[in-house]
Amino acid sequence: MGEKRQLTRRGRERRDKLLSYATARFAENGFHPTSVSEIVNGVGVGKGVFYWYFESKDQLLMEILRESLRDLRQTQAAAMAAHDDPLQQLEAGIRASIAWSAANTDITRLVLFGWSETAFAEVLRRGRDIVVADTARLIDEAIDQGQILEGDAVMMALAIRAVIDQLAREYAVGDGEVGEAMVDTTVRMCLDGVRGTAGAS
Amino acid sequence: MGEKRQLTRRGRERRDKLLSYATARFAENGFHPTSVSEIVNGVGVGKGVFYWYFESKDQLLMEILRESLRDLRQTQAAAMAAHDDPLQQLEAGIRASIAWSAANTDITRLVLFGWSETAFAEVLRRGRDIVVADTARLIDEAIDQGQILEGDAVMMALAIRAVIDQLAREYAVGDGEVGEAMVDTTVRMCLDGVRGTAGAS
DNA sequence: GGGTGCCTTGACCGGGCGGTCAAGAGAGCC
DNA sequence: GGCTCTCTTGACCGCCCGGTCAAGGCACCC
Repeated sequence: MGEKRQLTRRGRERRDKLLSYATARFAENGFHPTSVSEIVNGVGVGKGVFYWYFESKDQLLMEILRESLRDLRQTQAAAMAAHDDPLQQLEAGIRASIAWSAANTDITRLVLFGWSETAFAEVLRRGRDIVVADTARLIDEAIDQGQILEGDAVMMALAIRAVIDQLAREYAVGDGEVGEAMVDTTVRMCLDGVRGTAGAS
Repeated sequence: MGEKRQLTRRGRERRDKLLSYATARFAENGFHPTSVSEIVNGVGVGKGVFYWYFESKDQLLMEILRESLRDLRQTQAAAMAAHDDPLQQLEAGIRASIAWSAANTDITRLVLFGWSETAFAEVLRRGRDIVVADTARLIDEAIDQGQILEGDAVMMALAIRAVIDQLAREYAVGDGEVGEAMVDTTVRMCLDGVRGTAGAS
């Protein structure tokens, strides 16, 4: 567990190969239905190799999820950093998140699965809270500057993430195409939803 | 398959018992990790009983999902029917959906899982499209009456569903409490997001 | 009584699962 | 060559899985 192993270059490559092959299989077939034997056969190695690099099948999935969320966060943060105005940062972050999902459909499917089993849901919750906190910080700034009506920033950030996740699901599960227009509408809804309106009711 | 069997009253009760026990176990332990033996032992019957009422474990889950979505739709439709104004109907539908999710947390978890495997995702997609269509019809009405800016009603309905699902996940997976305020904020974001604003950007 | 479904049992099946491990290969360093 | 440490192999383990089925009980009809 705690002990770290020193991997050689060859070792790191093997590990990566197992990881990416497993991700693809899990996404296509489901986590439980995909056996460890199937993975090692697919990569063309003996079974022991798997257990040399990973503690267990469960741990492998957790690793995939953890690394993915880290990657998503970096992508989002980088996009946000490219602007000054909070609302522009917000929009850039949203668009970057959507693009990331579009480019990582199989991970999106794994995430969907992950939320349904407690052990994995914990990992996801931790990771998502960080991403949401990044967004919430921005919303708070926007509130300070009067660009947004008062409100619970974390909750708003959560709602935005929800909409993004929905679009991601459309990419990952959908048969239909996801067009530019759909992305634009989604982004608009997020921003409008956060800004609030003066309308009645 | 196609052939229907005539169940006696006792038969229907047994079936319901299996169904609800399985739902609880699936939600708590996950679908794949829960074995058929575990289910029949829990209910206190022989294994054959399971296969008398259900074709397979997979079919059982599909049945659970199908019935749940049907139930959700009815709940939402009933709530909507209680008002006249489209926007009020919309809000009532949203609130009813949220309440339904809060009352059916274990099904919410099963739905989460279902989206991650193709066979189940198909069932969910079909069911969800119906629920979304109900909402979209309302949004179209609201657009006609000028209460909402022009836009793709289906997409807006989808976004609303996304936000509701997110809150549902909060109920189902969350450790934290989901307060009144959280529900209100969610509803407001949905309505504001749909109505649009005149703001810049 | 006999007959006709509906229902129930639980031993049984073939198979595949996640995971282990003794044995050894290869690379790099002395 | 010898030593060390990373890495690889694949047969093997015990287990339990989803699903089958011959047999028999039970309820209600004639």
